[in-house]
Amino acid sequence: MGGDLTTIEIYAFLRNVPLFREMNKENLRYLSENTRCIDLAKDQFVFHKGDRCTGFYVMVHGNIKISFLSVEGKEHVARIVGPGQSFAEAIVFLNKPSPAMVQAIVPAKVLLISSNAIFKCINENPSCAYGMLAGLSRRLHLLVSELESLTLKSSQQRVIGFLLQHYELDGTSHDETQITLQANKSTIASHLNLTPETLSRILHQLSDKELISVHGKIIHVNNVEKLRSLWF
Amino acid sequence: MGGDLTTIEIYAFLRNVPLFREMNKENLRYLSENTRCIDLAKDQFVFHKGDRCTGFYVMVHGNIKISFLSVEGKEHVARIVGPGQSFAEAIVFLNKPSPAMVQAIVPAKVLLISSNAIFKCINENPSCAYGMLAGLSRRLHLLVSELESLTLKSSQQRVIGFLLQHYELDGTSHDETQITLQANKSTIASHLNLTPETLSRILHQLSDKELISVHGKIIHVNNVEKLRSLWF
DNA sequence: CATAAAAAATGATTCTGATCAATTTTGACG
DNA sequence: CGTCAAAATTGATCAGAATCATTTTTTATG
Repeated sequence: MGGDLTTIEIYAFLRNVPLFREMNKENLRYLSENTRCIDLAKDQFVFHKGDRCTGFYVMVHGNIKISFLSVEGKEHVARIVGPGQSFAEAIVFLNKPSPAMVQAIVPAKVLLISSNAIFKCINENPSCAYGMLAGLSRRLHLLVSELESLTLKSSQQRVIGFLLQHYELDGTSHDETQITLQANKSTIASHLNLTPETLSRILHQLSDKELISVHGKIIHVNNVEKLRSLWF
Repeated sequence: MGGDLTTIEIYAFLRNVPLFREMNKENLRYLSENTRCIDLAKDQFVFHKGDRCTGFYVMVHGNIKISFLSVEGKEHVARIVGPGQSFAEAIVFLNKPSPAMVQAIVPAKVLLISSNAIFKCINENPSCAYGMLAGLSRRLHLLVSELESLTLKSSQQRVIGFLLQHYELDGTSHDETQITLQANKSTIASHLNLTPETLSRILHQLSDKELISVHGKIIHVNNVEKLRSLWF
């Protein structure tokens, strides 16, 4: 798992990252040459709150969490990032210290794409910026819909929303009807702004109604329709 | 108040909008020529959820709210937009229907800047792209900090955060120590994810402690230090 | 300026989800 | 495979904020 990727491998990987889809070969090659490969142990920090970033990050494999701490030490997980997804773009364009901390939740590998290289690409080829603009816009929309669910939905609805969202994405893998949690239940709970106790109880309730069945980190969805009807 | 602005007036206005600060004269002139001026009556919709947009909006005067409706008809105000601020950028870059509705809360005037004109500017001039990237990034950071306060702070702390935020911005106007609410208290309450009753009670509590004094939409801040110490 | 309608304030009560406390289960590692 | 720590579950209780009901204040309008 560990070990650096060659420039060729990095190129091949970045080509499939949505953020860089619209980029031409020259630019993409240049980016690949200015990309570092970073291996992370479980629980290792990518950066802390207040740190500055020298570029974008793209996950190759594993999962990281982006989170905040309250004054009392309570953690809120803003996002769980998986393979192919990027993070820290906004920090690069704002040139500000990070408002959140980023930590690997399993052994992981990330690419760090130099911001200078990105700036050079945009300068040479402004249309390069469209990918970034679309990426930031997508992130913005996701955040907005998260805000919507935090403010307008009950805890049960948030859990159901989470399940449906992952059902739609992960569902296409091995077993059509099962979801694999990318993190501990307590991390998922924090992401949904719930206590672990409440998440546990809600999953139990949904199991009782035979809408899902929980086996550790694997959750089988038995009745999508009914689940959807509870979510609206 | 009503009536269209001339291209010259639009140019002068856009020049001072953060989003367009780094833009050269030619590009800015071109944008000004491709901008429509829209007058809005109180409560008039700019667009509804599901609508598509033909460009960015920039507020000239007045205030609009951007909000969601839950299935049960409850409203959450995601943002209150004032003069000089822009909205709907992300929708333009994603080319998706709007996830939220936008409505004037007082008589208002907005500019609608054609997305095609913006795309042309970006293609011609990289620094134009940087302005947009920075603008979206700033919005992203604001949203993230809003999420942080919704998830990690109590209702009293959210109200105090709101007061301090506006104290820092509005405070520089006439009276150094007073804030003028841009909307009804019930709209503000929704924005803070509170019921109007709870907001009323919290403002009352803060008045009792002599940290603020409330006179309709004008709130005097009597003790910033103590207020800050309650917020962390 | 009088009146109606909307907004805000206030009090009483309820309810969702947090907290606290105690097991049970899982999983990592020698 | 056994041991121990972390994670998850479960139950009992509590608290913050919502809801409901009513009154008071403010604002808009003829």
